[in-house]
Amino acid sequence: MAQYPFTDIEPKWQRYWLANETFRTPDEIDTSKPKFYVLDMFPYPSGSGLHVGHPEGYTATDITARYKRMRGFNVLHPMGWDAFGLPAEQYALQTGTHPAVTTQKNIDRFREQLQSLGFSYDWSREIATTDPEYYKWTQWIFLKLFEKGLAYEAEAPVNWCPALGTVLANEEVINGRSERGDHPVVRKPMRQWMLKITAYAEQLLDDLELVDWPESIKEMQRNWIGKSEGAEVDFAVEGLDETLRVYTTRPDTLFGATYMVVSPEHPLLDRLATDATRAEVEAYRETASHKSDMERTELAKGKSGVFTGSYAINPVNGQKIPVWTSDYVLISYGTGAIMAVPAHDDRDYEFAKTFDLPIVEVISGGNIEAEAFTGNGVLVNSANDEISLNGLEVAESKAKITAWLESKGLGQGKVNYKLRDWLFSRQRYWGEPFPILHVDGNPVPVPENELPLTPPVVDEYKPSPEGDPPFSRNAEWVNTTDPTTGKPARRETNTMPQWAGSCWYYLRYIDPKNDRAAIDPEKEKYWMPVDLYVGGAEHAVLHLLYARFWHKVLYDCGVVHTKEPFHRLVNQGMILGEVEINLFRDAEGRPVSESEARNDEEFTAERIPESEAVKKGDGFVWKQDESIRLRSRAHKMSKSRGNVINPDDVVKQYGADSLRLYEMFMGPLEQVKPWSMKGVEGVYRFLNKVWRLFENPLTDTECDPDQNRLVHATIKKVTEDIEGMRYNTAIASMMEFVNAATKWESLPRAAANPFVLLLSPFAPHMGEELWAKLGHAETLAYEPWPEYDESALLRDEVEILVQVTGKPKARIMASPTATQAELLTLAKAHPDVAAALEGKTIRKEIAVPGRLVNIVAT
RNA sequence: GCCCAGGUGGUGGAAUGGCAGACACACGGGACUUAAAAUCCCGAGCCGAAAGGCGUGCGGGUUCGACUCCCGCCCUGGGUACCA
Repeated sequence: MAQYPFTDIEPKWQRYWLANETFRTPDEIDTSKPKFYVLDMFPYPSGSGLHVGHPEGYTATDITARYKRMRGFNVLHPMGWDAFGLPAEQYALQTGTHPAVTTQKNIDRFREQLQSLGFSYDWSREIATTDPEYYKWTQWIFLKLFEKGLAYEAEAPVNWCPALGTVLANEEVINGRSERGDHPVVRKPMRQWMLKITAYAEQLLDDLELVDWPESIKEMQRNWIGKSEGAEVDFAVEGLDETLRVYTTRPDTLFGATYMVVSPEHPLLDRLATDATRAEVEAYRETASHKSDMERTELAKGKSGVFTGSYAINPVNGQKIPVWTSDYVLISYGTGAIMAVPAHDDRDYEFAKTFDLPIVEVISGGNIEAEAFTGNGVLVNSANDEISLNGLEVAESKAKITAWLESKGLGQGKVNYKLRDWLFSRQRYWGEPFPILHVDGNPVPVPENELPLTPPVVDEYKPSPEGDPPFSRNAEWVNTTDPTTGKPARRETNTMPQWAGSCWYYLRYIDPKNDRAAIDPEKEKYWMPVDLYVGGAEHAVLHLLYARFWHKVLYDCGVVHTKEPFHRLVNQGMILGEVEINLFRDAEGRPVSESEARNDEEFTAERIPESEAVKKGDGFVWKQDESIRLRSRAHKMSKSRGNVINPDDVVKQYGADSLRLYEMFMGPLEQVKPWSMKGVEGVYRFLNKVWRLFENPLTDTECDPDQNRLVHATIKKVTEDIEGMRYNTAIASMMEFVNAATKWESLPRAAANPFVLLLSPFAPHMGEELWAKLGHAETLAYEPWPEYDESALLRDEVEILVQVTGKPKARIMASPTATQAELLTLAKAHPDVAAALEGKTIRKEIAVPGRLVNIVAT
């Protein structure tokens, strides 16, 4: 392949940009100019290095950053490292290497890789969450949360593995057993730090109105917060002087409650159990403790449960109803107890069917013999001596019964959220230490002037023999004195979760070296909010919700001046591995069709070359036996599958500009797309073609009208596509330009100059090199972006399609401004159209200027 | 299970109410070459010899006109609170 010399020009311009600090955003700037803060979700610097998924979003933001600079904006475009986390800690467990050492090595590798891709980051602002100068302020923010009563200690269930003596992440637990060693795991309550994110539930919900985010992400956040309006109702328990409080969103169905369910963790369960049922209840609770919330609420798995032996009294009709315990009721939502209305709730219905409990219809309109009816309807069977809901609809009934319950002191209207407080501590080594001392059993903040509080030196990175977190291995660090009272104190040995550092990093980039404050208020005022934030859709809920929460706390503390941190958000889609074609074989090695092999582990998938597959119908079949259907699919890149693409290899073979261009040309940024090395070759050919185009003689003559139209059409398309982040079609239009310009005898500078500027955000190395070749001495990074001239785009005549009753019959040439009447006259004059209309009656005439004519005739 | 997204040629995709398949990959043919690579030109949704017919996951609907809007389904992917 004829090559343009990317191996020379790419490192050359990377050195130039670094040496000249081309992309440094100075502290003192001309604030009369508009600003643009364009941010990437910073990576976790893993040991395996950069993945081709990283440069997808990074290239998109880099194009936008470069474009905005050329548009005269002050641009802030930083990069850093979300560097606390499990892998470095696990490596430390195995090898004894301090996680800081591993982390630094990985960061250096990541930085080098990113720099080899030509991103225009301001590297003078680089930050790492593991840097004491950074986490000093993470700890400072935690103290603010603590001061405001938003951080508290509580017992919360965790995945405890007795055999490993440690707490496991959900992903380390498979079917109730540990991933490492296959030991049993139980849900066990443990003392934890919690953050009261629920105090901000309403604001987190309302302020979604203020941001320009994809509607689907906002929807996911709304659902996650899960606001519901209902009522709390107290049920008396027979033989106990306690009441059982339930939360329900359907107080209107109260007359249809035929039993109750408490979650296995409910505090009253022990007292609800009778001597006759106690053993069974305890066994059930034990079983439930091995399941995750997700396993418990899966509808498909069927319902389990045990009768407690106790009865409750339905407050509206005095009816005695049994109290059960079942794991489909979660302790973490509502009150951990429900009234069950099987006629009008799918889960209760399934449970009632399973255990043969009565089903009483209270809303007409469905067929409760067959299924629960959850829709709107008219109330029936819902009256007592004092109140009747009969004849009312659902909404009215809710209001009426809630008012009645309140007047009787039996319950009250209640707003509830699915959102739970944030479990904020981890029993790990490699995280921010909590700046907290325990004095006389109470948590006390470490004074601000003692920050940063650094992790202790430990002999090993695993929990202590007693099962306490790793920090407790250093007794000297743990046992200290409270500087204010002089009393003996124990340091907190939990660490913060990885989320902590990523909750405010976007602020620190604005003022990364400040040692007196987390951020200077003047700088914050100029740069915030982030104008464009790009990252993976997998962060749609958690990271974005947590960061918004911290931002709102900082807003209330007067640290920031905007209610929301990220104005516009875009989620890039995942990049999958190359498409693979699989042939399935059964246990005896006989090939079988894909449909037979589905969901069965006895079958093995074998990767076969594309040439052995033939398209047939909807899918592919095996060339050697066309009755065997194959599976053609792209999979998530993973080490175990062996389909990971290393960006270094791509850069080596095709250059950074090709990688950048391909990542953008693959398809829309937001979409999931499979990788294809052939596709990389395609854009590489395009860059070679550009290179050859500039080997043509350059002329100072003006463009002819056709050339001029193409130049301006390309400027228009590329500009609008960058604004709309449609980078794939911007590249396609540049390809069209080059395809046409290659056929020109010579290249006018009036076309060459703007084209290089258009290309430069996408392929910056080639852009700079060609710009220099065109005789410019300075970098093009701050050249004004080309403007297009609408008048150059005008044509005298355009082709108009003429349809008769929707069928294309002819094409006519007409002025783009021709009126509807003119178009119809022209169309009818066309012989093919006239022939098609022969003997028919015209029913309707449609003419769209510049586009088409449709004459409906029968 | 629940929430969200996506299904268009052999492949990635384009067109967001107006000629489905821009641009690119792969493929076939040709030119150049001793040959290959690279490059250039031509072809191509499917069925059909052609006329023509059929085609945007499936089934309905709205409209002069639907990949695009509405209703119902199927399949695939992401998230599901200690992976980040």
